[in-house]
Amino acid sequence: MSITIRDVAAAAGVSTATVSRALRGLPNVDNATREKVKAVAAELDYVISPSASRLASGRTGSIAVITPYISRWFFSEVISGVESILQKGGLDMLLINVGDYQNGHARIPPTPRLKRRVDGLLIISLPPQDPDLEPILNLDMPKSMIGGITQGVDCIAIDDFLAAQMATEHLVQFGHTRIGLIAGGPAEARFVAETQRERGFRSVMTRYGLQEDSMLEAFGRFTIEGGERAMLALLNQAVPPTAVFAMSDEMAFGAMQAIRSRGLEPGEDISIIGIDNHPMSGYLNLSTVAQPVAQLGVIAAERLLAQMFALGDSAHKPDLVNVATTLIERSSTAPRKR
Amino acid sequence: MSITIRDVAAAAGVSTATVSRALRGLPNVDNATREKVKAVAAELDYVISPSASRLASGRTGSIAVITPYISRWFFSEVISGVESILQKGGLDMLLINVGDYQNGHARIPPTPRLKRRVDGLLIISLPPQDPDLEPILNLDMPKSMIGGITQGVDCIAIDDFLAAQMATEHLVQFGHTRIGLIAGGPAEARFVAETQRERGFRSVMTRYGLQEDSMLEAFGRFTIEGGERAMLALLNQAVPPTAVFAMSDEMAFGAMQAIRSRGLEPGEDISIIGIDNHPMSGYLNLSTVAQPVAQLGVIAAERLLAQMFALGDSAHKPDLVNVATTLIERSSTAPRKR
DNA sequence: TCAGTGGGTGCAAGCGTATACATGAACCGG
DNA sequence: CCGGTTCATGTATACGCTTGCACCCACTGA
Repeated sequence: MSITIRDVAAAAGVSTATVSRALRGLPNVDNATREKVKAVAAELDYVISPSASRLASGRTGSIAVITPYISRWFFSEVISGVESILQKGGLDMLLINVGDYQNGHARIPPTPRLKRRVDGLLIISLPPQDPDLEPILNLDMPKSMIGGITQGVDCIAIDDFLAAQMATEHLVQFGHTRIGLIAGGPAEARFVAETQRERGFRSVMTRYGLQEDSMLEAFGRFTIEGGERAMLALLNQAVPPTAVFAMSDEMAFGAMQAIRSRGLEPGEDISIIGIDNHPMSGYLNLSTVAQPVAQLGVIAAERLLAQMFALGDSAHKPDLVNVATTLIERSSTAPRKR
Repeated sequence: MSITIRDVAAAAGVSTATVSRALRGLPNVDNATREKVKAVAAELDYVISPSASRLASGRTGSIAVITPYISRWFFSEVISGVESILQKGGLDMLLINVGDYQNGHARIPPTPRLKRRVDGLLIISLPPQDPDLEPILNLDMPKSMIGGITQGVDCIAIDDFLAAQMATEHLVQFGHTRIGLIAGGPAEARFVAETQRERGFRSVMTRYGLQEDSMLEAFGRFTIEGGERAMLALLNQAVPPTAVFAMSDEMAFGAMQAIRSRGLEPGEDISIIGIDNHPMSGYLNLSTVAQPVAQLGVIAAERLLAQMFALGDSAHKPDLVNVATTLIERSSTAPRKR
């Protein structure tokens, strides 16, 4: 019914082998022949059968993007960056949402879906504790990770430790000493970024001899609503913080709302800073440490391609790539009121 | 190197045909045999080769999701809904970003990438004018669309006409007569939703005998920043509107910012209403017409599956499915000040 | 008892491409 | 003029699975 490489070969008066070589740009094909084949193929509206090609060659021409969320801002932004590169490279993108492993939902283990299906893996922020992570990492194919740290795997991320230091330092410079922390979740179930950001936060607190009060820490689950609840908890303390570092802008948004709901004004009464530079942050005047989110995806995808096309010779060495961040001061942070 | 169906067949003492049938749950396989095969397959850690299966059967087991954006809120939300259903149905999701066709970027035509690669198409909000739309629709396979209207194709959307009417009516009921409109873009390059929303807006204006002032219309490109610029343009009019209907919440966010930048207060001085019920809307007290965005994706995917599995008998008839919307009143809209 | 029935199973022919290998022509220097 | 290269091309097999068809073996009812 649909036309195959044989039809093209017949129409062009060559063998299927030549058609295959000509169309794929392989060497050792006469230029005239190649053009002829291309013309015939175009005229017949020939489209190669990926299944057949994959079966015969063993290459799938597609890579899996594994992510715990699709619609959350950070993730959709990363996916968008990844897609732009994969499209350029002519690779199919198989998007796999593994979901939040803590929800206890019966989760379909992604490994079987990857086995013979893709040539490479791009893993976005799977927590080290995620039960599916290890089987995925054991898969023998090129990989790159965003927001993770694994030996022998290309890892792309901002320096979360540093970013948290920048944010915290900013608050300290404004004279704040009682500083709250809005983290994502408890230590048992954290993204690598969370762990690093907490370390960064603590390191600055320690450096300046500021006491860390465990009552000044709350979990916001990286959602607006969670950030609001977390901030309310902090505000309910006997002595609330005068400044708060939220691990993400979205949690900071919720926190700002909580602050206002108590008749206080962010920046005026309580300083708050996040990480991300979310598109809304500018409009809400939230100070933040900006990270180039889509760029993370771009870089990760590029490094993945580099691995796939580094055929032995110019051996690609896996590495940890850190992307720079920038402190952006807005009016949500201000000097401590005396 | 990797184990094939033949290995399983040999180990189980049956033919490859039986293994194939047993593992895929086809009828006419003895129960004991089926269990035996499954056990052997599991033990050998056998994973079917999709390429071979696809080549032999002609089915790809994957569907393409075609979208102009990945990271914008509406789209990522829809994609997330789609993915959840496809994953349940055991189908691969091939995410294809066709990008904004107006940008003039050399855009890779998606059609060749679809031809033999997928069993179905899920098209998200491609404008009728999009040059790639027609070739895509001509592809002979099951399709469903979100936010489009095409005869003979399953189309899923809210009733945009009605939603706009609800929003506009809400403003009118508050006594506003000079009502501005923030649309996405000019008529030549609109999503179906835009056209319908404008019609809904106009129908209410006409019904109440309110004059439409073309100076009270501006384009916000469905971005926050665009909404801000659009609102500034409206505020620069000799007689600015006392109320504004923005076609999306994100544009409304920008508009609120613009209003504030002039020392005015949304709701107090100028009422504004959007469409979406974006997660931030509650926090920004934006009145809006809520639409279940992820649900659109879910329904579209379900209807697509229904088409694919309606094997002739219970013929699936393509239809336009309208999902209900809800007016949500918040403080960004209020009675007109006298 | 026997033709008919239907479920369980095996046989073998594809599915459409990639590629190792063979082939033949053209070209080289000695 | 000739053995050795190099390049363009063809031949033919493999890739791993699905599925139409044939087959066998209970069963069934007459």
